[in-house]
Amino acid sequence: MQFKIDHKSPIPLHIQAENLLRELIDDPQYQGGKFLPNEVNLSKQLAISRTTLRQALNKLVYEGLLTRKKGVGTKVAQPSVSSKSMNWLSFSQEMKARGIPIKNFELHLSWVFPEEKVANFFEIKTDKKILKLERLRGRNEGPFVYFVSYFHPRVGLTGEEDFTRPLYEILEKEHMVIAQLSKEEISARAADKLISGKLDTELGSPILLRKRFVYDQADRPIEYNLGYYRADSFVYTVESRRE
Amino acid sequence: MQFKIDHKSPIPLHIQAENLLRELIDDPQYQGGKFLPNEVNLSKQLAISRTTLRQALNKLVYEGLLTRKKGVGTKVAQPSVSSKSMNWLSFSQEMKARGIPIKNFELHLSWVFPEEKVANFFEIKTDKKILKLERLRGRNEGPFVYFVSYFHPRVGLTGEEDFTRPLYEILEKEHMVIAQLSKEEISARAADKLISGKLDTELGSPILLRKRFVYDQADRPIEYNLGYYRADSFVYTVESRRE
DNA sequence: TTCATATTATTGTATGTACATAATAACATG
DNA sequence: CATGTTATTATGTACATACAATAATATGAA
Repeated sequence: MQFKIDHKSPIPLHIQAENLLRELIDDPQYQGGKFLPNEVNLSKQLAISRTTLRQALNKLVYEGLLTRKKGVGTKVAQPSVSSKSMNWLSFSQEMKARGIPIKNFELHLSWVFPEEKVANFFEIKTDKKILKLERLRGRNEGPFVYFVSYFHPRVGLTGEEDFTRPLYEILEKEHMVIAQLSKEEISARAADKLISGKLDTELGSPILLRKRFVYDQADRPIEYNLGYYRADSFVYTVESRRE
Repeated sequence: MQFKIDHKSPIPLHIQAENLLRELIDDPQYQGGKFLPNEVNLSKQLAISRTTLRQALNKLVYEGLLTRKKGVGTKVAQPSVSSKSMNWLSFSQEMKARGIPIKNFELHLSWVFPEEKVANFFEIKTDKKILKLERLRGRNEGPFVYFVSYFHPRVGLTGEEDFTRPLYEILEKEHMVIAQLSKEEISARAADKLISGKLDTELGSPILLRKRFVYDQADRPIEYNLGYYRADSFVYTVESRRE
């Protein structure tokens, strides 16, 4: 394989080295426990310093793609776990996929100053108002989830959109924003006064809290979402397969 | 805070720096978007080179614990979801990956007739005993998770294995069983008498329940696991990316 | 042939230096 | 007071050098 680094490129040398190493990792020649070229040789071939090369190598080791042993060498790591899930869907898409007809009980839009935690996630200051969306949703029998969402100003929501439509469809069709990455934290907590009032459940009863951080294609934060679910009405499922 | 690095220690300087930074990350003084000491100052205080310090900083940035911006500074990242799906790991591997030292408070093995639900999952009858493993685990401060596991007879566990080792390692090394698929249901519920006794929490307080169905490489069921987590001690994180 | 020792190969640790880039603060001007 | 310019601050990139640690291999002695 011909190793190539463009010393005139504006792309940093350690990033180019990283990309090249990723190609080596995918090359069948280096599968099955075969050693990669050693650091000294590779840095000479690429005409970059060993330190710069090691910076790239370190990153790939942290990611679990490479393993190294002093006195031995560097190899492609054994394939690791990955997770596929339906978590990607917006709530309405999710319920539709489950065949559950959903009713909206409340919808409330407001412009608020973000709390510090929200501002930090969006990487904005707390002195400018952002759009907050509150929705109470459930089945005909009654509500079972209370949502609070905040949106990054960059998204461009005006507050006058039709929020009965799936949210990510609105973002995509009307604001050219494509949600692509979602990170979630699921935890249990006791219902406080607000939540027990919204969900028609006793103060202190268990609630499933689902915090969701949504990013666009450039990994920029676009939405911060809190979902409070009645514990008796919702089970979160995840499937993970070793590859 | 008093920064300290032992130049005489056999522990590498960059590892000590990393550990110290982890302490800074946990220090309330640096929460909420506050800046960490800058690189030049910190390296001087620790009497290590800036390159060595940056090696430690880089690792924590890759792990998602720190964020940096040129011309601005370094901050603790938002208490974040893990960048890798941990769902696949056994509990001990998971906690190790998070750097949380775990203590076993109780371990109880027994042979029991499976309940119908368990028998259905394993596709066996209810008239033959299977191995049940109960473990109460947590930090030094106290237990925070109570596990109940059942194993398919095909796995071949005798009950005399060393269950302080990671479970899937035992299966793989001693029983040639490779766990490959995991399906989970996460929900919230109120602590009943048994659970509140085990986890030292009030009757009725919120518990995060994690039901896990584990299959081998041939998609055959091998383990059914229930994890009851104190709500205040555990957050389940998932990352999903649109493909 | 086996074992001990030396050598080689490769990664790991650490430093200091120099310059580039981005963001913020300070200052000047209209 | 608003705007533009300059200086300062902090991280990012890159390098050469030196030595340490570990593991594998080669060599020589018994």
